[in-house]
Amino acid sequence: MLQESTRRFRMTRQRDVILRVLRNLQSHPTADELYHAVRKQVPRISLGTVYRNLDVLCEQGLACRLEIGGGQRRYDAGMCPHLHGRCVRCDNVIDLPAETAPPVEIKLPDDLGFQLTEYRLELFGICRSCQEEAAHAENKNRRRLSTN
Amino acid sequence: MLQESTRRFRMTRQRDVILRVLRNLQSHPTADELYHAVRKQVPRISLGTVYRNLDVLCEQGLACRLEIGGGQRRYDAGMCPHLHGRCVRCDNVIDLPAETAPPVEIKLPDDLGFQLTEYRLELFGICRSCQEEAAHAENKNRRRLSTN
DNA sequence: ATACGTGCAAAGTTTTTGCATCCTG
DNA sequence: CAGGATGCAAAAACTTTGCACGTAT
Repeated sequence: MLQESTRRFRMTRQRDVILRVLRNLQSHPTADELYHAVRKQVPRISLGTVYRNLDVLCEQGLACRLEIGGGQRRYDAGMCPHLHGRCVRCDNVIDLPAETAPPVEIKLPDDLGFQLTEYRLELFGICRSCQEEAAHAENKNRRRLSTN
Repeated sequence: MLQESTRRFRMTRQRDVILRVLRNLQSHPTADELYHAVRKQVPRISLGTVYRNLDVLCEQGLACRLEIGGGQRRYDAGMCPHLHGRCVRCDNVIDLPAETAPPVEIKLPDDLGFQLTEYRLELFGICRSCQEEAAHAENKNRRRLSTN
């Protein structure tokens, strides 16, 4: 691999499909989920290739890692929705409408020496289905207690 | 291990030291960094114990995982500074003064069904030392070009 | 005493890499 | 045809877990 500045990326079937799938996918897939989805179109692709391509796509700005943490990394295709919600129960990432993003004004003290390039707002909460599940559990619990 | 609700945590030397070190540490250590730091006081502690204790401490609210993503998880001792900056070059987490945190007003549409419990603002940028390094590299590059 | 915690080692997950070969520009 | 990219498999990196023994409450 050459020095970053002189490297020329190429388009391959694998890279194309990965990007296409990533764009069409509703969710924010992990590398492994993407791998399985892409395999439907490129059966012999390897997981390593998926990882390598995701790196390249991120480097090109065509995709980005959701630095939302947890065990596995998740990706999405650029267009940068900088707002994500994660359910703290089921761990799924929920898509939030862009209008939801509140304006944030960030002023860092100069002497900090930190050159801000981007910010990201992460929301944590409980998704609808987990709320419903919790409600059921509570009902069951209440019934159990009232019969004791 | 009992059901969550009836579980009673105990205080052990290991847990105590882990929490103490986590509190005194400036940085936001990974489990492994913490492990090495703690080993100075409890030489025979195992990495597994560190992981298990971090889980417990997080569960108790005495510490929290920084869901800031990337390869390794990072932790810090409660007191929840919900504002972190990460250098996109060297990958280090920079401490940002709490006053820096701008007020954020979040309104989610009701029909989304997402019950918001917490939000976190992540900043990305370039730290001072990486900026300096970049400046050096550019100078070198300029010199090289001008002699061609 | 009870049941939570520990060290150790093995296993599980997720991501990265070496290498021979194939392919794009 | 040169520099990238791929598939495969092995390795690395990170986290979790089973087990027998130790210990706080």
